Amino acid sequence: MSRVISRRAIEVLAENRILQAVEELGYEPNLVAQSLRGGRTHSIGVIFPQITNAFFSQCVQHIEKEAAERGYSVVLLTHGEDAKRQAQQLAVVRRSRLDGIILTVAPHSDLEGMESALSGIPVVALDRPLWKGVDAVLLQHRQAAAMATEHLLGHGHKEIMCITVNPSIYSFCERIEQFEATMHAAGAIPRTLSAKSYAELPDVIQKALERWPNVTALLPLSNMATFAVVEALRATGHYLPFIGFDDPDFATIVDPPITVVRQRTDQLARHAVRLLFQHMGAEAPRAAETIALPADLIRRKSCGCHEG
Amino acid sequence: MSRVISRRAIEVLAENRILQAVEELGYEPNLVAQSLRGGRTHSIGVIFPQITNAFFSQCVQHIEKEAAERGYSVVLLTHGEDAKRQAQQLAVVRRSRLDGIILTVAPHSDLEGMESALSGIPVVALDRPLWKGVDAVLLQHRQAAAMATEHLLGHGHKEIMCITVNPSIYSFCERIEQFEATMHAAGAIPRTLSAKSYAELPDVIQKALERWPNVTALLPLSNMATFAVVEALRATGHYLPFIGFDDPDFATIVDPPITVVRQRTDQLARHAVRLLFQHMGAEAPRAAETIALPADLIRRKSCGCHEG
DNA sequence: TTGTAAGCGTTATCAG
DNA sequence: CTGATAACGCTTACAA
Repeated sequence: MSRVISRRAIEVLAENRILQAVEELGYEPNLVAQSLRGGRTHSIGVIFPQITNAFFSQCVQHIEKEAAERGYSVVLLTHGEDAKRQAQQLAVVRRSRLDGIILTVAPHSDLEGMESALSGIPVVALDRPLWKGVDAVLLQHRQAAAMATEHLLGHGHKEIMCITVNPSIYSFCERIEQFEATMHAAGAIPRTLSAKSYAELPDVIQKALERWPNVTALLPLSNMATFAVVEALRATGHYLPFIGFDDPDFATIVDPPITVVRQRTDQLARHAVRLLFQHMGAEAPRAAETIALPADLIRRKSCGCHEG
Repeated sequence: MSRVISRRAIEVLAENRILQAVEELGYEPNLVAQSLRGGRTHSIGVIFPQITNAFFSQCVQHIEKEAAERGYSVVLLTHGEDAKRQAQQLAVVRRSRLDGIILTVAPHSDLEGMESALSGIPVVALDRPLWKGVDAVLLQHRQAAAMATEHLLGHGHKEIMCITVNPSIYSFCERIEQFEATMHAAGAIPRTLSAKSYAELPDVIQKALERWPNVTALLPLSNMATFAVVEALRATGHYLPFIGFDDPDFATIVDPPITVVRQRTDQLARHAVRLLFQHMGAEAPRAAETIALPADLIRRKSCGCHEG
């Protein structure tokens, strides 16, 4: 009878009878049994730091949509930037026999351990690369940081402070390094500020501004750091030009509206899903691919531009 | 050998040998086989309108955490407020034999069809109730709306406009009705505005303000409506007092900071998970429970208060 | 064309 | 206490 349900080309006489019975009895094929038998669960795992963070929630949204169109479900797992919890989530992936995963890796991960733990499971890294041999979909972090830095330099700033949390996270690290490189190349003074958590970032920013009074512009390196900058500037009442990151929703409703470096989360997600299914569908292991998407600058007013 | 892995009380001589082999061979129990055999998948489904929407992404975050602590995975499904897509997602739940679901139902759902389709599957409704016999965790929508309306009335407003999208969504409907009831009871004039989508809401708000020039305060009924109000007020340059909904992150960084009616998403999620596991663990079907959490008013300045 | 049986990886049961 | 066996629901391969 599985014959009848699956095969559509040939129309047997019995087909109608069975299909009718299926309808009447409310029969639902047991995907668990299909998975055990067929070796594919038709589920993918999405392992992200957290989904409260508009960047990741947007990615998840797009991934879920793309996966659903292909008949796949999404198992959502978060690690909170904690390598230990990430290891647990990877164990869940293995035990659940998920067909593949999209992973934003936690800092301080045991990459060697992961490589052996994940051997045989198709993986696509998102936002942060893993190791040679794993597909990755990333922002061009350095291009993004350079573009923002140069734009601020173009406004005449000589001492700029970039702001982030947890510089051990790859994407932030890249952005910081490029910021500093671009500043040095221009003969300007880079200041780099990082806090342990976003909660304490506004305070840390205020203290840093007192310590480096010659700083004339700010460059937060994530959407949440951008939020903290706005908070801190509000608290001090002392305004400084800045460029935000990730085009968060609040960018257009604060005063002045925030010039931002935007990542296209829809494209990130689309490419990640595409690569993952390509990988899962492949017989022979194919060469790993890395896709680095360019960021674009959305000019508003917070950088000093007069709206364009 | 499953004996050895599960049983811990008795220590057999062989145990060590097998446990060692487990370690060496990197054996991972096959959850798919366990599920087929045991009849429990140790996965729950979360069916939400969308996770780009801070309210839902926060709920998902908390649910995932609570579920993980109980050894359960979360399958994330979204319907985009579309009953048809919701029906497809429910089919996924049934086929995947998920142990239970937390559901924010789409408007215009075929409740009778759902009731039969979901018979036997533990369900907890979140934010919007389903039908008699299904657990629900809700905000006290009417209390929330009354509180906000009364606060604005207390500031002396006589004509207030509430703003939302899609009034066929239960939670919005409740809030609208209570808003109008509270206004009428106070002898004030309620204006109710709703747009088809959030995208067109700012425009619709501007036109409504021209049409009803005597409106002196606004009451958006969701976090996204609150966002639209801020956008619209920015665009017109004409400021009106208002109270926001859901305490979105931007509430504190816009000028003036927004007085809001807050829902505790962590509590909503915690209760939903608790009820769901209670339901899944129960032998005999127990009576359905509805938990209605109170909202609280966070006084900032957008309502006309001088910060407290 | 249709029926039957094996096997996916577990666990529970029943003999030994 | 241990070892073999059936069953969970499905698909596929093979036999009738």
